[in-house]
Amino acid sequence: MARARSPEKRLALLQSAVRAIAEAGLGASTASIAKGAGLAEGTMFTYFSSKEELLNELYVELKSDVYGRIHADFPHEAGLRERVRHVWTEYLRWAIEKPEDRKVSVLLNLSSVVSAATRERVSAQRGAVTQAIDELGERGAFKDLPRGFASSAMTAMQEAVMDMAAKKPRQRTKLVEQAFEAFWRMAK
Amino acid sequence: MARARSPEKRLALLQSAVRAIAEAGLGASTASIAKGAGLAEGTMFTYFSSKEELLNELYVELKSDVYGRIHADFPHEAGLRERVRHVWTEYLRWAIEKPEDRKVSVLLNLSSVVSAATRERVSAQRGAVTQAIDELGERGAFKDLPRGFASSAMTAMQEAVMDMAAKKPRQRTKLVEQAFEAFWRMAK
Amino acid sequence: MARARSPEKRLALLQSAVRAIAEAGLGASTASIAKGAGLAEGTMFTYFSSKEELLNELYVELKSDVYGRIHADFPHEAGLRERVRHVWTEYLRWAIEKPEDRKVSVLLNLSSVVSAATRERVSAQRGAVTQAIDELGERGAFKDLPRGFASSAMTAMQEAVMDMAAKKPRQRTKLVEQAFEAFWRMAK
Amino acid sequence: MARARSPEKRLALLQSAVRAIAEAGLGASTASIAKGAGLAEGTMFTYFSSKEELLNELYVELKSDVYGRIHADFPHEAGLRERVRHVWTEYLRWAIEKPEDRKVSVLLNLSSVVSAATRERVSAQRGAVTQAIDELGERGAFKDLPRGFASSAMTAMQEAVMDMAAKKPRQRTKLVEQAFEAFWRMAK
DNA sequence: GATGAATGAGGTTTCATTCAT
DNA sequence: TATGAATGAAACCTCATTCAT
Repeated sequence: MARARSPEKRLALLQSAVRAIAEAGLGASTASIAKGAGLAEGTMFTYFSSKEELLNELYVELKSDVYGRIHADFPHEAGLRERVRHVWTEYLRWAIEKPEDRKVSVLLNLSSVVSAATRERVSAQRGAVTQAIDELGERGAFKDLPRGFASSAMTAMQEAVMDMAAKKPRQRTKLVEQAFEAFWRMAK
Repeated sequence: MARARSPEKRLALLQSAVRAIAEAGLGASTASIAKGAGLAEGTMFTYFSSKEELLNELYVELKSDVYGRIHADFPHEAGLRERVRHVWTEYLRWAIEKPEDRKVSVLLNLSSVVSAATRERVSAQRGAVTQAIDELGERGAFKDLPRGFASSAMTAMQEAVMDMAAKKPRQRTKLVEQAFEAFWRMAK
Repeated sequence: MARARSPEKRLALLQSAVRAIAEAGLGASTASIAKGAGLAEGTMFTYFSSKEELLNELYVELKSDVYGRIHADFPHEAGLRERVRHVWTEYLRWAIEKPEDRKVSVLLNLSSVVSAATRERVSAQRGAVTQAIDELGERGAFKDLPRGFASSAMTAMQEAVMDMAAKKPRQRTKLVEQAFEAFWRMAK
Repeated sequence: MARARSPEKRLALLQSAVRAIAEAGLGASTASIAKGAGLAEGTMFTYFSSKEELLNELYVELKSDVYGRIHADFPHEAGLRERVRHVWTEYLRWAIEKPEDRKVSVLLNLSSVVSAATRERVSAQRGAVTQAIDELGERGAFKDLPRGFASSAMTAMQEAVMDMAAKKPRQRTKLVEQAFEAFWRMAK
């Protein structure tokens, strides 16, 4: 048999893509991505049939990463506050640890290269997250606001925390907690 | 070279840029922008010396537009709640009325084409907005959180409202109000 | 106004394409074609939106050239033999004078880059040629053979003459005449 | 490197090449050829040292095929008419049975990938065909035309028959015969 | 000033060929 | 021997920018 397609190289490409895109936007060249992964220009195309596919796979990968973390120790049996708090904390931990991943995630989300099908695949993975947040939307103070607002509000508030965390790295942990208290005051 | 006669054409170019970028991202070609403004390819360069300059000017223009609206009837003498509410409402009115302007604004903000100098120019225009929000940050429930968090949180919550408003156009007005109440609950 | 698109450059591109394709086949690069016309790589694309379009236009141009020549002094009033002889002679004169044009014409004809629409456009131009040859097919010795065979046979015999003419340039004129006599013997 | 074990695989490659080239022209990729033969990309190169060699070998193979058929039951003792008729009929049978083989043969013939040496090898195989046709050229009505014209003319007329046969498959057999009569009228 | 043809660097992708497995 | 991943040159095409008109 020939050399097997290596998962490490695939990963290296995805990581290189994150770096390149964080720096240069979605216009980052495939050549720069391949080079950053230590591979030849053409090699990228044995792992992804086109730049578009790379971008779609990258989006899935980034989102899976977050959702994976959130689901890992998800306190399924706990009360609503604890479950929401878990989502809040884990998501923020990821975003703060990997700011480039998050930036690229945002960029991809705003772009039309990410197909409806890809978005579908991703949202199918949300599982427990969706459930917890939906419950918050129905039971909490947001119940008179349109369905889905709780989710948007939480995401939005998390963005605010991330921005702040980037500016004041030392106070991160405390910030994440205090901001959750504020969020909960609004939402409970 | 740059900055030539007709302000109408300059404006047409900026508006066309918004349309083109909202559709195709920051990679939208200068040719498509010029064409959309009813001008020839090259003419863009008599108004802006480069695409980069166009983008920077556009960012300033978009931000000036919002701040201009907010400052127009700003209730300088009113209480904090009223002032914050004014910012909340006017900003959202703009974003909901001109979703493309807002999208492009977000895209530019995330991109490195917008220089530090431009960002400086823009934040210098915030005036009364900054003041009201800073006051909220110091006096309100955010006082234990880092300086600037109030502002980020408000912006963030507004994003959530915009997303929702885009999905449920009919309930816009009510949504803006109810969401303000939620925000105020968190912030006051 | 800007520089006008120059018919000379268009022509130079088409001629360069003939040279390049005669030498390297339809795989001849757009860069080599542009360069051969004394233009920059990209310039080709202001004259033809793609290589495919260039090739289609080239096919039309080459065919128009032959049909133009044939129609120029067409002896509409003459007898069948004279009319067929005119087609025979003029076509061969072209093919012998411009062997590269003819080779490229053959190559294009065999290729699927030339669209059905283009072929349509071309055959619409045949006019008097079609008429004379069809008449031959109906009246002559080919009348028991399928419709269209006369035309194919003539084309085919002309190919034979061209091949020969390329090998024995001196005897061209005589060859064309003698071969016509042979053809006529078969067809009349 | 080249010329390895299994003759079946070699043959499969040549046949696949015919299919691929008939569809996509000489630009058909080596990968597509290998795949069509049920082999891996790289395997082609253990049978042929390069694409160029494959193409040259293919040309030889295709021509050998026709000449092989023609020589199989060649009526060496028969009169000129019968011998010419045999060449005519057998060649056309092949071309009509295997239109892709013939198309590829034409394409290769027009291309410069087929080397002079290869052409030499091929024409050396013509044997009895050459002899019969040359005899026709010397004895028949073509005797005043340059040496070789008889051969070209015959080939050419056969092309005409093939084109027609492709369009009217039902009348093939009759067509081949009637066209031979016409040809003979011209040539005898 | 306005136009758009001209430029050529650079982008994505294909492909013949090599070589580790 | 067979495989197909890896390579990088080269193909087609786009685009910001310049400049003749």
